[in-house]
Amino acid sequence: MPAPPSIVVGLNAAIVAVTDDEPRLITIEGSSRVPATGGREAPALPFGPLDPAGHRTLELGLRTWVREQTGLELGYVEQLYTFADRNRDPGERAGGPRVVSIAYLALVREGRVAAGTGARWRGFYEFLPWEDGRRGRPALVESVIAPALGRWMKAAPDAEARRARRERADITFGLHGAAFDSVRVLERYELLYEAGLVSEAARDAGLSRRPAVEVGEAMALDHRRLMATALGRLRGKLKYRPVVFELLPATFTLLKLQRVVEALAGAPLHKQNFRRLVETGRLVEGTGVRESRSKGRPAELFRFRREVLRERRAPGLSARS
Amino acid sequence: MPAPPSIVVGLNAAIVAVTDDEPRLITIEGSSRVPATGGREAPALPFGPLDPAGHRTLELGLRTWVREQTGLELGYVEQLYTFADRNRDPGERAGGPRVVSIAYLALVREGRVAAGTGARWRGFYEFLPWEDGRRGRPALVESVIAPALGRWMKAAPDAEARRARRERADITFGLHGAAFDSVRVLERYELLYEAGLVSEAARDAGLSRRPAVEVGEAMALDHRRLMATALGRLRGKLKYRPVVFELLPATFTLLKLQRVVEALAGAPLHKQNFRRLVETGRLVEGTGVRESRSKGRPAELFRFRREVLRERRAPGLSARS
DNA sequence: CTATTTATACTCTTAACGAGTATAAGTGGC
DNA sequence: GCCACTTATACTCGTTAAGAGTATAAATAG
Repeated sequence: MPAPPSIVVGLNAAIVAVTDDEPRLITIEGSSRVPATGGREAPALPFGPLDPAGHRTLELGLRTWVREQTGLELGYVEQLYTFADRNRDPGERAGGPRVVSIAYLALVREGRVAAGTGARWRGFYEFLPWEDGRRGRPALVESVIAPALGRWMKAAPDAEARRARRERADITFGLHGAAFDSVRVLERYELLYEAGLVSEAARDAGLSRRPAVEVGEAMALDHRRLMATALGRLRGKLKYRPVVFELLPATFTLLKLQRVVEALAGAPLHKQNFRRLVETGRLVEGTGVRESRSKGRPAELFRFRREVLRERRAPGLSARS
Repeated sequence: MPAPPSIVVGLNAAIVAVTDDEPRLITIEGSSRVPATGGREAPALPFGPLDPAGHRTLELGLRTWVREQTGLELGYVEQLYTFADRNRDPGERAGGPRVVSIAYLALVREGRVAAGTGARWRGFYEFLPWEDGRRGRPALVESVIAPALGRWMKAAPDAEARRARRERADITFGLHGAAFDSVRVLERYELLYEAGLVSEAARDAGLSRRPAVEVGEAMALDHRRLMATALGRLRGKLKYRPVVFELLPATFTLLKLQRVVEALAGAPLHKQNFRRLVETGRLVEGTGVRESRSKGRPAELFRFRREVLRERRAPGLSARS
């Protein structure tokens, strides 16, 4: 019998699509490989270990695992982050090998997921509801998060720590007049974690009771944290790289394009300015064809101008309102 | 005797400082752990394996290794990328374990390096001479790179491939009227690698002869590639995060700040506009003290305003000329 | 005292951005 | 066929940021 490996490299994928103007990602549920959070199994991201003998590169290993677990063939893939905090994985505490996790972001046009695998598409904002500001600041922030953060601030040991907590809360959530920065998704999740507002915090601390106040649905391991990393990176990238088109069909109307950007950015955009941005950036070209089955005036169908990838310095969609 | 591990995780550090207006990084030379490129040992970045039992996190492992190899205590550290291409490490080909490499960028104020370790400070542009455009486009580009890329273009199999190569060369190096994008450091290195203009290309292909035309000094393994990644990331980050201050002493003149930014950006900046940018961004505050030993009119010493980290959305120094 | 060097204050022009108004071209209800 | 409604598209306006240049102030070296 060979000795157990001392290190395992895990490949994790946040696979993102936008359907019906909602950002979604693939989760694996009901798999028994992940311990339950509270009663039932928490959703996890697709993942699998690097096979040192079989996988030639990390990305190829990831693609293989995703194909196996979801039946999907990935297109755009980008590495997010690698972490290996000790005891992050419960199996490690039980004497298992050290786990090094490498997280990836993948963008796909939503398709059917192979049946019977436990894989399903879930909405991003079911897990991170405070990130959807398309119809103004979510009510959840006013009604639940802000008051709870207020209690967290008051629980600080001294006046200086209290001031620091208040400032941090204001900046990350754009409270009390501070600007809300849509890219700071990870910072917001981590603040909620520290303040005990997500149930992963209690779970990781070894508590059996879930917190009295919690926001969003929990995920296995630190997969919700990883998801926050993915959304933040995606929002940032949107501004200077034409990545949205990975999520759209070959032709689309400008409104559709706008809706997809809004879905990811979690913020409404000014229609006319968005148009101007897209056109002056020469990101798309008209096809001459008009969309038929629409309510109002029919819109022209556009396609992505792949050439911009080689033309401009930083083509993206950075509009903010 | 325990079984040899099947996976080893390597931690690599690009440790950057700016001294005398030159960007530098630490290399390890004369160590026998790395096979020679051609005759003598090629410089390598400091690195060491993750100890699954001893290192609690990746970053702590990295800090430990750097302390041991260079005597330096790192401050600012940022993860760059993880890769694990098979046979990237020569030891792997000889039947050794699979190597997963994690690269980090660290910023320090240059200090003395512990003696006897083989560690020394080297200039970035000794390895990437085409990246220093502070005194206009480097002569090397006109005299060596452009002609060699011309030959590489002509060697393409067909007209379409030739067009693609020309376009790629023009974009990455800003030739024939294309804009030069200082951030695309990695793309430029990779193009030179493909075109056979860096000696690592011949080495990795198993050739014993070095190429007829080569630019910059070679490094061990893919450490020059990693260095290019570090410089590109740093140049990008400079624009939207106040990272320069990690490289400067507590107080400095505005000209000194500008020189450091220019050294990293590899481009000259417009003095008055740079000043305006720094001041309207409220990145620094005057100390009231004036520098003494200078040639012309004495300049005021400034210090970094740490508060901006919590105030502005994206404080950086994005000026371009 | 003068040439030289560096610091600092303004001005000017253009482009980009956020916001709004106006108008065109369809659908569905009656 | 007209009206209410929805969506598309064109154009204007004011503000801010960015690139570039001119002018002046304050020191040192000879």
